[in-house]
Amino acid sequence: MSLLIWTTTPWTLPANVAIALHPRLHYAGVDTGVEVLVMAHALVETVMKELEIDAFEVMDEFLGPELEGMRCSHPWFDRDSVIVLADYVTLDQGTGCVHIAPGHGQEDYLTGLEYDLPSPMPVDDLGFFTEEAGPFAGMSLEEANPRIIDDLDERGLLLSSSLVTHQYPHCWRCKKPVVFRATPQWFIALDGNVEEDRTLRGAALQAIKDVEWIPDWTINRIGSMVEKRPDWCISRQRAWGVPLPVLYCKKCQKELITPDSLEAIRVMIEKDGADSWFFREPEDFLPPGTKCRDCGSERFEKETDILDVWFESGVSHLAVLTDREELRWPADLYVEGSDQHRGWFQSSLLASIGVNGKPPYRAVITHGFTVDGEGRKMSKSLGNAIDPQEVYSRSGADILRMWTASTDYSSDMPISEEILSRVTEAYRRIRNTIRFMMGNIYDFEPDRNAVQYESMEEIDRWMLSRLQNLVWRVTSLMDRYLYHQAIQALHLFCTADLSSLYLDILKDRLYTFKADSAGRRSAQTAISRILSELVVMIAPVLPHTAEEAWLSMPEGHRPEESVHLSSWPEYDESLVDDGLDEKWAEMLEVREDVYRKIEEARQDSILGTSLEALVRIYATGTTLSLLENMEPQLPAIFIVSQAEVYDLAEFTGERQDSGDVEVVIERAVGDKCERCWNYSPRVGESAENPDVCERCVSALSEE
RNA sequence: GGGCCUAUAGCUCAGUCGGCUAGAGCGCACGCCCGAUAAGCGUGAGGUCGGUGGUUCGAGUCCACCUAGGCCCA
Repeated sequence: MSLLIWTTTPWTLPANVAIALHPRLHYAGVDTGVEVLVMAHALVETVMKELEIDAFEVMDEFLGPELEGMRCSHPWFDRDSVIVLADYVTLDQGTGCVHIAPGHGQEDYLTGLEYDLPSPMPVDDLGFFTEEAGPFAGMSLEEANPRIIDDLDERGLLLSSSLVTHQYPHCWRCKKPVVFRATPQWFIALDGNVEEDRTLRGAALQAIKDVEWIPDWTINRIGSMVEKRPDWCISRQRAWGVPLPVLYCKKCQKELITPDSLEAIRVMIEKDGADSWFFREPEDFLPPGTKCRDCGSERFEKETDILDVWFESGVSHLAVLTDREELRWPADLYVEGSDQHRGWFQSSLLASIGVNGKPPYRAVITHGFTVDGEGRKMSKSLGNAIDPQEVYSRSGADILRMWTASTDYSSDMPISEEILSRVTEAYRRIRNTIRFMMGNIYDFEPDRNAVQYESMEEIDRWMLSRLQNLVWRVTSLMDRYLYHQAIQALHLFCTADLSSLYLDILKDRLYTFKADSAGRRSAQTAISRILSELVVMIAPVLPHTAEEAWLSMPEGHRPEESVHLSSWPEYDESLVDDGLDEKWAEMLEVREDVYRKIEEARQDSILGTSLEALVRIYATGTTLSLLENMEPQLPAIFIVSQAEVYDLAEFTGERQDSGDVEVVIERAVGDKCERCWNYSPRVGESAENPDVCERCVSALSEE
């Protein structure tokens, strides 16, 4: 009686030690007239057809377990092949009887462990059969494959052979089929005790809870990965790397790893580097008199495997942080991509728990992977990759940094030409705003020209209050590593608070007021402070732009040599004025109404620039009193030439706005002042300066 | 196939304990300006909150399933 097996890797047959059947499948004994073949009952028809045997008889039927433990004879060797049971046997292909070679596959190996089978592995490091392979010794696997088939055929042990195309693991690098071999390796046992009652795995799982994981869900990811990971295989068969500090007795092959031998190797490597392992002999570096614990021999040879590189990076915290004066262990923060929950985050943790019993980091940030504009991973074949080097040589490193900072890293980070151009726009806006402010303090020396806070214009004080709000917000966001929100806040401040509102309003004061007037100096005082705090706040993300601005600032604005030596802005509560914030929020609403009406007038060709406008505002209640109080400043705030406030009761036109404010736009009265471009009925009053308004007359006269 | 994660205007992001007529900036369209000019200002149009069910007086928000995508495994 023969058990019929099927394999796609004939070269593993010399290593066969068992045949696996399924514990719950039915098997049959099939009489072909020549012999009785055992196979899965459900596959009899298929197999017989494949073997081209028409006349056969199913003799017997039984369950897999009934044969467990029985022995078959190996095709070549004087060795049994034991019948075992395994869940992974399927009816998809083959015969339901699975050839088991523990030396050539993981499932087979595990089955071998379960049944305490030997693991012959007659293939050497170069892929040639060893003496253990009997008649095939010396052959390469490629060469042996057809010979094995022929050999079986000649001896009547082969029932069929054919070519099949199927999936098989290949080397990702050289694309050749992988040869699985069971070889001795070194492991770190995850479930071995590091202390009494504490396993490495248990201690690591406990330590994870003491670390701040950002984003917070990543604690589950690292936790489940540590929970399920197998023992850590730390040996690698490579020519180059950090040696495994293990010696073997030349006589009996017993390994030598003792505190003394390890210390001797440590001292040697500290003194002469890791290469010394390769060029020095054990007799040179082992303490004299070192003996094999088993046989007493004093002759040893070195392990040739090297350490897993994950072990090296996993101990970098110990090598670096504990060795340098200016650093401290554990690290404040580890930052890496989400793949490192299985890599560096984990190897560092395990090594640290093993050595110090504590995690190597206080906090860990995990970021997502860079993907294209559609959220797909970048690949050469898709042609959707963006080369960071190309980006910074084209646009500068600050643009790339700004993209990084403005993208939410907690999930995938999309990048595309469109996204980069949006980032570039935002960057330019920030840079330009800074440049504008710098250009307007060229004649301002803080020590000599600054205006006392109490004497500053209200809007200037309000902006300093807004600035404090920004400082608080950005600081808090950066403290929480929410860079993309910090960048948005900074950008929004430049755009909404500064450029379209404050700086636009300020132009009149800056350009047309007398250079040393209180109004202009008040504006410059505010700008100076805003500028220097803003530049410091962008410095972490835009170091080059910030430094460029810093170095270009006028004398007296640069307390430190470099922006990167400057202190982070302190939230200054004395500059915060909630009353002003509320008041100006309401003013801005009115301003929006005014601008909507100005736009209508513009569309009707009544005016072009807003300075050609006279604004009449009708309001009631608190809004009315607010506007009446502010009336003299309204032209500046709205950037118009004239503004008048009335009670809504006086409004005679058709009500258009549903709110409690009506706005009417007319052309400004008078002529355009050639100096400040405002319109005024008093242009021409001055004989000396006939082209300018009364305000400019006085500005000019005082100069 | 399994584990974890993501999905809100064209883009990047807000959106608290379920109360919203879903916001912002950019981009876009239209216009203005020419003392921020490879700038500046204004107005406006853009959304079935990936889909389908469910819970609820009420869902972008809670639950289930599905789809698409990402990381790690098998």
